[in-house]
Amino acid sequence: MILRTEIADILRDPEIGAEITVMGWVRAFRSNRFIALNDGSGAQNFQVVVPDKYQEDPALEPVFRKIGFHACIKATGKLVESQGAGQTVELQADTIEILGENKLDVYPLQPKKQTMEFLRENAHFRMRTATFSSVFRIRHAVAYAIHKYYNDRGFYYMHSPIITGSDAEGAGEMFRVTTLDVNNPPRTPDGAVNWKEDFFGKSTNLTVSGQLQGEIAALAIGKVYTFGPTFRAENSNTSRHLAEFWMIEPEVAFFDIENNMNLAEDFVKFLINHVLDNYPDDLQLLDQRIKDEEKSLPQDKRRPMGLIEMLRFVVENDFARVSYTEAVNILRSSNHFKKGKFEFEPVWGSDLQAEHERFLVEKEFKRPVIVRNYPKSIKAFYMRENEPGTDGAPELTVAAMDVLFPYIGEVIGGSQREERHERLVARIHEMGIPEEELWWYLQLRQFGGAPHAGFGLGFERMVQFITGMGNIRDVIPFPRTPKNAEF
RNA sequence: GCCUCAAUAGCUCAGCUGGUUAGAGCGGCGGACUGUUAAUCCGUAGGUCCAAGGUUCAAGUCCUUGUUGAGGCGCCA
Repeated sequence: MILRTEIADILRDPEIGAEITVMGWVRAFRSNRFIALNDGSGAQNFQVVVPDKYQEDPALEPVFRKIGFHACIKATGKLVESQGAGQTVELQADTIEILGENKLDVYPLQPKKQTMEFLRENAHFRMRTATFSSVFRIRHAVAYAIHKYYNDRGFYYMHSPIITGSDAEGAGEMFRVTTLDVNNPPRTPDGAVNWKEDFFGKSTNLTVSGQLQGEIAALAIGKVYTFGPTFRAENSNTSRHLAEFWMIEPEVAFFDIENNMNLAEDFVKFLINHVLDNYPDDLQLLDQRIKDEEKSLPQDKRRPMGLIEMLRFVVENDFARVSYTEAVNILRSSNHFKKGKFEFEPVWGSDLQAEHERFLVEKEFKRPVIVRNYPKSIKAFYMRENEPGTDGAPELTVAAMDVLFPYIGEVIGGSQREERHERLVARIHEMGIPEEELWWYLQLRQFGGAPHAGFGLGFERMVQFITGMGNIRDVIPFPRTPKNAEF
């Protein structure tokens, strides 16, 4: 059995004079004497002092030569107070053992700043860097906090299917799932691919959302949430989109749009607080990373607040809440618009452009913003129709809501669902969706339906916001994007 | 999908209006160094200039197409 002490435990409660064994990867080896060791248990490195005998004794010299960047070592010795300035304690090693040699002449990474693009191409090694170990520790923390939040409030974790037979979810292009031979699929007499011969006896896809199935559960056990992978075959080339991402979708019976907004705000703040309270070292490191990176930028291109300062600001202040109609009025009466600074004119009936959302969040309210009650014409079929004239809107609206964040834009999209059977049927027909695809969804409204609401939170976008990473591909271990499925 | 930009050593980049043998820093390798914090100092090796065509006496440099990457937009979470 392997016995070792984790670095985080040593640093949390150092027992001077104790005999300990540590194992980890060398982050730096300086002066042929000082190893900065990290075992992943925390953001801070631990200094191991290599005794002189490893250089002087010919029997030990081969070990000495293998101590290098990202080599894996085991060190045993006595924990002492450090004489150097950078750390309070260190290991005065007695024996050093190489667990995994690193062939530095061909190893791609270097102990220096490297570009995110390069590290992405080396995703099998990038987690060994300070930045990525912090990012992925925080990713874990957010995932844990999601389950804790809902469990503590009586929600049930619901597993929605990853393979779906419904293509009426309406959230985007889908990836097909098939076992048919793509070069020679079975055909019907008229020449079309015969999906009846496919594995499931019908055409199937990877899910784009667990919402519809979430509604089934909410209308039986009340408060549920899903948290799983989601797939969109959109050719989206941005720093905020992935083809495979994780989504959290709470769905709650006896909830209206107001309940929904309150839940969304409280939930998101809980996640941020959890990380602030439990991962200060990782946040500190990421905060510093951004400050260093921004040193070369002009003042007006830098973030107005540091990362930690911004996270605190978000949890300590109420989110701004406006109706879509108000939002359009605000945009149209802004000096920004009057001076012609918007590329797209804000008009009632068109979706808000990214520049409009940024204006509301960064200039007008300077905090997260929840926009509600969007035009019916631009939103999904399942959203509940509002009474005519709600918020003074010129046309019909639906009880939809988007939560907009600085830097990353839309982090949550949700709605109160249309629970009135006849309206839902009418809407489905209006949008040309085949009714038989949604037979079960419609039956929920005929047999003991209830008012209910829910939303989807983009997990990676949340992690992106909390870590301050500029590209969503750097907060998921193995990003799936157009033209890229390496690792 | 659209627009813009980029691709030169392991990495980050320089390489002028086309002109001899392709440049630096970092990293690697070899050496020095008894308290370093991106350690420092000396030495050294390292190149299919993304690919395929084309223009030209001559292409890393110009043109075309493709591939990949980045930023922005759209789609959304």
